[in-house]
Formats: sequence, C-alpha cells, structure tokens
Amino acid sequence: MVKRRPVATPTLEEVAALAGVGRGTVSRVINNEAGVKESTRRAVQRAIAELGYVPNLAARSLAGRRADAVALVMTERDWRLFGEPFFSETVRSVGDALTDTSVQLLLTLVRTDAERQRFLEYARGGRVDGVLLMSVRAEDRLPDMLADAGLPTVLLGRRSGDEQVTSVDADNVGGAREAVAHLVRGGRRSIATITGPLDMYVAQCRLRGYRQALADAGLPTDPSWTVEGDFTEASGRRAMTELLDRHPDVDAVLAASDTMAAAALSVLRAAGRRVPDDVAVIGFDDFHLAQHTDPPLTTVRQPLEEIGRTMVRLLLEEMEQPEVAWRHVLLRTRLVVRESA
Amino acid sequence: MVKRRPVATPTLEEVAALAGVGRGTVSRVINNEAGVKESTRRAVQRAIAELGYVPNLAARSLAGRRADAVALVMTERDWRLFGEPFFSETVRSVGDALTDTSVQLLLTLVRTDAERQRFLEYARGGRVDGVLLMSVRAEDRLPDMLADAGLPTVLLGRRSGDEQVTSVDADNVGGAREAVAHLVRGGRRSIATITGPLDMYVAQCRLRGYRQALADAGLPTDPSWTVEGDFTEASGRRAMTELLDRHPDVDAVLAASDTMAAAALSVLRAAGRRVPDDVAVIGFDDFHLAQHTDPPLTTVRQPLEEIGRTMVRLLLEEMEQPEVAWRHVLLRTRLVVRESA
DNA sequence: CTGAAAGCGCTAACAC
DNA sequence: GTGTTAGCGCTTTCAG
Repeated sequence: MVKRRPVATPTLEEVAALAGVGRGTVSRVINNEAGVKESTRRAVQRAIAELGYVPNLAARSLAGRRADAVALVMTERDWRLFGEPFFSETVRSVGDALTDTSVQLLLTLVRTDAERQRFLEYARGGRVDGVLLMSVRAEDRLPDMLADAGLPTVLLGRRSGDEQVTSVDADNVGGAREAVAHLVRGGRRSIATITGPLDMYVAQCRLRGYRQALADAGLPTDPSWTVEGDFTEASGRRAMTELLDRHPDVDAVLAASDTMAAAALSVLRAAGRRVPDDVAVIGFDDFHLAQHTDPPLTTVRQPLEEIGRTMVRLLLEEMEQPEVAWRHVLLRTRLVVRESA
Repeated sequence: MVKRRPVATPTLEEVAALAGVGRGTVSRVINNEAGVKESTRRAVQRAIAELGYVPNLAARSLAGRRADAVALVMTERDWRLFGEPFFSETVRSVGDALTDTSVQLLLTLVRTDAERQRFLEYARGGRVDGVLLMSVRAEDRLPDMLADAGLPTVLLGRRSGDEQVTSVDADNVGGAREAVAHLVRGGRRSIATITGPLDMYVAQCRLRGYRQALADAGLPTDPSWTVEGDFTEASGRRAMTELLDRHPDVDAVLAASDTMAAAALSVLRAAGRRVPDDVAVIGFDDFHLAQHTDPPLTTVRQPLEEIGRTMVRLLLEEMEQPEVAWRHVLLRTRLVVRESA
C-alpha cells in the first residue's frame, strides 16, 4: 500500500567492507574478471546479494569511459513507418544481434529540432557508445555531427553516392537490375518503371539498376517509360495510369516499393489487363503485397535480418577499435519469383 | 574521407580556465542558473563555443544524481503491436508530452529474460529517472521491482484490480457500460459480448461493464451470451460463429477489440445478417475498423493522446517529489456513434 | 556574485 | 591474488 522511499543504494565500498575485501576485488567480481580466488569471489557475491547491491552506472561510465548502450535513432520519416514490417523487422534484428551482449539498445525518436538537439547532447555527452540511424534524409547532417564527435555511427542506407559515414544497405542497383533481367528473360520488351522520389538515393539506385538491365539487354531506355512516384499507394496509382496512357503496350513494370506495385496492379486490373499474363509487375519487398494482392507478385526482397545484424557488427567493431575511415556494406537482395512471367 | 579520431572532449575545467573563471561559475552558466553577472555569463558562453564543449553526462549524473532520461518499456506483447495505432499513438503522445522538457525519452525492448535483466540493471543503475511501461502481463513483476527500487514507475493499464503501481488507464468498465446502454436505448435486447482473454484485467473490466449495463437495464446476463476471445481476428470469428449458433436471435454484439468487431461483422454478413439493421456491432477503438469495414461501426474510443500525456505528468510529478503511495488515473472513453442503431 | 574544495561511486594502475 | 590509490568531470556547499 505504501510505496517505499527510495532506499539509499549500497555502494561498492559497503560491499567490500561486508565481504572483508578491498574495492578492487569487488569490482573484479562484478565485472567477471578472471584472477579472483573462488572463495573470495563467493564471499563477495554473498555480500552483494545480502545488500542488494546494484552498480551505479554513472560512476562506472565516468571511470570506465563507456556507457554500455547504443542508440537506434528513428527520424520523422521512420516514425510514419512505425508499423511497417521493414521497420519493425529491422529493429527486431538489431535487438536480436545485441541480445547476447551487455549492451542496452535504446530507441530514440528524433522528430523535431528540439528532440534532435537533445539527442545530440545525449549522445555526445557519452550516454551511448554508438549510434545506429535509420533512413536518414539526404540533407540531414545528424550522422556527420555524431561521427565528427567521434561516436561510432552506422547508417541504414546511404544519403548519397558519396556517403561519408559507415553504412549498410541493400544492393538496390543489383536488385533492380536482376529483376529487370528476369523480365527480359521472360520475353518482356516494353518494360516501364515507377521510381521512388528521386531525391532519395535509394530511388536513384533502383532506377539505375533498371537502366543498366535494359542497356545490358540492348533495349532502349526512353524517359517516357519512367515515372516518378514517392513510394505511396496514391503515387503508384497515378504513375501507372500515366504509363498506361503513354504506353498502352507496356508489358512489364518495375515498382520501387511494394505499395506502389500493389497500386499498379490494381490500376492494371481496373483497366482490364491481366497480371501477369498480360503485364508483369515486380516490386521491392512484399509486406503489403502479401496482404493485398492475389496472387502475390514477384518481388525483390531485402535481407532485413542481415541488415540489422550487419549494422550491429560494424558498430561493435568500431566501438572496440575506432576505424580511421568509414565503410559501406552492400547486401545482396533476393528475387522471389511467384509467377511464370 | 578520413574519419577524425575521437577528439579529446574538453572539460568544464578547461572552459573555466579559458574564460578565466572558476568551475562553479561555468557549471552555473551551463545549467542556466540565475545569479551570474551577464558579462561573465557571456564570457563563459564564448569559451564554451570556442572549445566546442559538451557536458559529460556521466559526471553530471554522478554528481547530480539524476539522469535526465526516462524509459518507455515495450514488452513482448507490445512488440507484436508495434504497428498498431494504439501503440504508436501512445508513444507519440508520450514523446510530445516530453518535448518541452530536457528529459530524453528512451524506448527499450524487453522481450527475453536476458533483456529484462539487462534493463533492470540499466534502470536501477540510475540511467533513467523513471519508467513507463506498456501493457504489462498480469504475472510480470517488473513494475514492482522497479517501484521497489525507488524508481518512479507508471503503468499503462493495470495488471489486476489491486494494482500496486501507479497507473493510467481508460475507464473500460464505464466505456463498455455506456456502449451497451446505447444499444439498449436503441431497442436491442439480445446483446452478446465477445471478450478479450479473461486473464487480462482490461478484458475483465470490459466484461464487467457489459454486465453492469445489462443489470442496469433489468436484462438477464446469461453466460451463454458471453464468449471469450483473445483480441485477434481469428478468435473474433470463432466467437461470433459460436454466438450465432447458440443464439440466432442475437441483435447486438459488444466486442472487446476492434479487430474482433471487424471479424464479427464479416461473420454476420456471411451469415446473411444485415449490420446494423439486423445486428448492431460495437468494438473498442476503430483503427482497423476504419480500414476494413464499410460503413465503420460504432466504437468505444480510448483517449490515447490523453493517456500518454497523463502518464508523463504522473511520472514527472513522482520524479520531482516522490509519492508515498501509488495512484491510479482512469480516463473517460468516448462513444463514437456511426450508425442509427 | 564567484572561487575553492569536497565528494558522487567506480575503474584501473600499481604495489604488495 | 588482492588491497590501495589516483583520478573520471561534474554539482554543490561554503566562504568570501
């Protein structure tokens, strides 16, 4: 019924006194260091249990100069993706990759300038040993500020072609290229693409892959076969309508997101086209497609689990041995074929 | 191209030296304390800027005994709700409520026992000044352990009728009661309910409200009109099918979740019932209903924004002035009528 | 209004 | 193996 007053936390020194040893020894025990006689270790542990001792992390940080925590920053854009599998799966895999360490994962929301500033002080203030950032806007300097402050920093995706901060990304160029090559092999020749917002590097890459594949196949790349979308349902509809208008003979579409692929699909069907017999549609990932279309479309799948794992690996590496330069890791996508195109 | 080595962070002392003042003065300036001559304040700020000084938060915590951060814990159950508006809206409102403070919000995942233990050490170690917990399982002792450790702790929802930790909850009893009263006013007499898992307090409350309303109206409460679900689509279908089987004359259903309400709706329609003319359906919240049904059903809406705001308020209050006892706040729900039942 | 000094609780280096 | 000691960088009295 009555809440206990914040009990004065016992200190390491009190533990040492009770156990009849020095502070150093207690420190060694709680940090699981080797070189402590088994009997004394036991005595210390008993004292710890008896006192209900919990190490003061601020003191540990101050003396040991590390926080044993990393932050995963979600910016405004991510926030709207909160429910997206792409997002939650990545977070999950990051958590999984950290599960066997003593590193606490902290998710932080950075939506406003005030939050951004607060986080910057938090991170530069040493409360975390490293920072993971998701889908940062091209013009966002936060990653640079963190990296410049000497904090190990890893991005999911790159902001541009000459990203200066360590990053992990799916091989979007390769993925798009492979998808289009698949279409070509299936006999398609009139292949259009609905891109993402072209001020985003990921969208540029996917478009580049599309173009490369066409070039590889000796097919022309007329700009009229490319329509820019913004990853949303609405933009996908608009783009597909536009494409049908320009090129009634289109026989395949590469969409830069699953949402736009689904939208394209429904526009095509409404227009009386049969998918995939008449027109083939390929999107990136298929979280939404899996729910909204029947049958599911062929997709370029990103290795989300591996992305999270790799981000953590790079971060931990940089934490224990500061790298002089940034690194970029590209992970291969996988083409999941669900139709006989 | 080359990452700068972690620059040795300047300390408060260096700032003091450069500004030609004592450390105490610098401390007062960075903490915006009154009682510093304007000219010296300016001098200090110049030195801070020149050196790029950032306070070491570990040292500040150690000396000042506070972390300026609070954690919002997501347990396994929440995680599956990651994409749920109920979840993301609550997190958002918590973030908003904290936006004008200097308190950093940290979202933490607690899925496994290892993560749970790690978080406990993190929190008890003083890295946060308070903890918010979402939808904790009835048997979960984490909140008690935190509260016992003297940490201000606020729950979203209660684990049982005699919750011993401060909590904020929607008035589920009142909400269900109001919904059923509305049905009764509309002339319904054969009112069934699909409950949530009855080992969850929230489900018990909603069932109680249903029963109270029937009693209020002088209607009998036969157990055969109550079927237990688990908030999911599948359980809603099963329950509705069962109800139709038992009571073909059912003319209204109160479902303890929007998902189950949507499921009930589709089962009813498949059975040839007209909704709401023939059978009225009311659910709690309507994030899913809004997408999946047409027309949307009448719903009992929870004040999510207010819930987050209130949780933060209580937490901050307890942080600045430790309460002796826990408190519970119940927030009124709102019945959103979308049909002429 | 401001400087000096005493810790906050821990780690790590160094003796024994 | 284990005790001792010197800080880590800041807040907070307490003088002045």
